[in-house]
Amino acid sequence: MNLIDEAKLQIEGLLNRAYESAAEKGTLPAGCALTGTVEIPKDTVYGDYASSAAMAAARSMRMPPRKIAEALVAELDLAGSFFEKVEIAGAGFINFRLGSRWYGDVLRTVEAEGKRYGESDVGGGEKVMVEFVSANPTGPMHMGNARGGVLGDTLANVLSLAGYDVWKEFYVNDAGNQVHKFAVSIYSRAMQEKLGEENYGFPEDGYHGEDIRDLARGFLAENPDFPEGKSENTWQEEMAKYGLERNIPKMKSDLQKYGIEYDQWFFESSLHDSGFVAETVEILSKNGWTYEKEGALWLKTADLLRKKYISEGKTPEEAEKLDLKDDVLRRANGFYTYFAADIAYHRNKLEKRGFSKAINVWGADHHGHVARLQAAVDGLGLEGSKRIVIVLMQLVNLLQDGQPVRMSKRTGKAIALNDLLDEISVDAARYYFNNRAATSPLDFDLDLAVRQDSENPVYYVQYAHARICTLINMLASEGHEVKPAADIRPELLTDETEIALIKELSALPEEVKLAARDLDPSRINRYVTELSARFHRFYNACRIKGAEPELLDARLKLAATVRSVIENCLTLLGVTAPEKM
RNA sequence: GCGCCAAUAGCUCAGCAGGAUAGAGCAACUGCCUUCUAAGCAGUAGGCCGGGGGUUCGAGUCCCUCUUGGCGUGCCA
Repeated sequence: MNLIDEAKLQIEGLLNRAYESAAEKGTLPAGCALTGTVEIPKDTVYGDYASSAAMAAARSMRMPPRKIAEALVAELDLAGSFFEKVEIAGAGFINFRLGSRWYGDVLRTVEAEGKRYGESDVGGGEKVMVEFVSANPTGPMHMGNARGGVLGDTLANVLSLAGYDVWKEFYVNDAGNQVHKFAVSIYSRAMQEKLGEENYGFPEDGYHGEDIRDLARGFLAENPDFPEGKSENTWQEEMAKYGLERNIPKMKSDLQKYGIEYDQWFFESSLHDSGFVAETVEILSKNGWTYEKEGALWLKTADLLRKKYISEGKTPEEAEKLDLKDDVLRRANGFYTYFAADIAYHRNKLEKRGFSKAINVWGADHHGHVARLQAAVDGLGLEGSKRIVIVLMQLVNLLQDGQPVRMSKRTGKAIALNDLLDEISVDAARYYFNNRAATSPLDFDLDLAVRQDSENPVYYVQYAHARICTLINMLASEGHEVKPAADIRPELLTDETEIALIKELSALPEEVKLAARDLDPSRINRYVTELSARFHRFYNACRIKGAEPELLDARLKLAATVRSVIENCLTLLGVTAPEKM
């Protein structure tokens, strides 16, 4: 249990005991339960922790909140707790103030847990998969993929620290219609190379990017006989294979540059080859959720969605009013749709591989797919609505000269991921892309990104870390080593900047827990920025070198503790913690 | 039309299952380096939290409604 939870729990216990004795003495009516929350007030003049129990009880006790608070406080016994002082304020808040014992506990806890500090067991070892990026291998990755990569990877780190058993996966869409389009695109470019651009058409819905021409030229260099000797289909199949064999390793290495490594690259084609897609569709049919129309096999998505919405609280009338459509699973030409494969893939995750949850990071433009996938997996009897959790990430608006640049593989204007790294560091990119909650659209201004040197907030945090490292080294050379927490006197840390800093240190486990609960790793950016701010304030307000020996030891220990916590946060974020800047 | 997401300082965004006087960064202005890193700190200025109803002791936060913006609504993925 972390120190914040422990403090809150203590307050609840103290208040409950106080209520019992007040009820016994008759100063408060018996038979009521104390509710209300324990919070950390924004302004420390209201204490370190505050309870709203008196206000919440006003109705059931039929007494003014302040009277209830007074009766409770009269019975409070703080002995043995973290707290040394209680006061009543405002409408009936009961405010608690921490004693010095608690501050020492924070330093001791960070020291004892080291690199593990921040961890918790809220995940309870639950086996979850985080699937992210899963970009189409038919072209280079773009800014949106970069954001998704950073988000997914950081989220996985957060979930691990919060006690989940996390598996990271990239779903490779190496089958289906778009691979066919990919093949036709390369083929057309190859024909243009042979015959001249004006003598061979290029399909309107093909991939227009320059990378396709490069692949075509590369293929021609290795196959001088083209287009002789083989059928158009055979050539196209070979071209698709050739293209994928180059694009997929490229995606891997691009992501690696961002520090993103997967546990597995899962190929869509493997689901088709093994018959798992066909088998999954058969189960849906057996369960009565399909029908045939115009030669195609359809999923009763509308019925499944209505069922889902009703179980989630909508009335049948409301559900009836929704404009819902069914989906094709198997086309008239016999091929399965992407949707069918995706249902099979999620059956594979939840049933075959036994993940309790499938967490997917998707671009917000796929949101229309969320409910239907969940409903379809419900139709397999696998509780898709509960076990498939989608993090919808708003898209990245790429700006150049203040003007939006449209990103699309079809128009070939995609800005490649590794081009970005020529401009800004991995640290800056990882921090930047995680700096906003997934639900917020992110503007990425190329001109601004280039200028992001000292302006970037990542340097603010790294600077704090480097400052502390220098400080520790400098003092060590003068004979002042960082002492164990047990050997320093935390009660000497009385400056408001010192108090505020220690409180912030205590908050990391809670932050990690909340970030895991909300699937929002950007909380860690905000936390570590705030921690750094509090350190910089402390550093400016309190001299360490030259202080009285015991005070110097306490402050040096505090600084070293901050360094350790910043390092833990930066590790979570995949950002380096430099010792010098 | 229907659906999903958003709307908070000049700009970009926080605001943690409702709490006390709404915060930060950037931009603007004023100060702080002969002593530990000025990539830092202190301070000033800047807000009908999109509009209107409702629930509550209490609403930026929850509910309803309207307005505006992004996205979706393929035998594409």
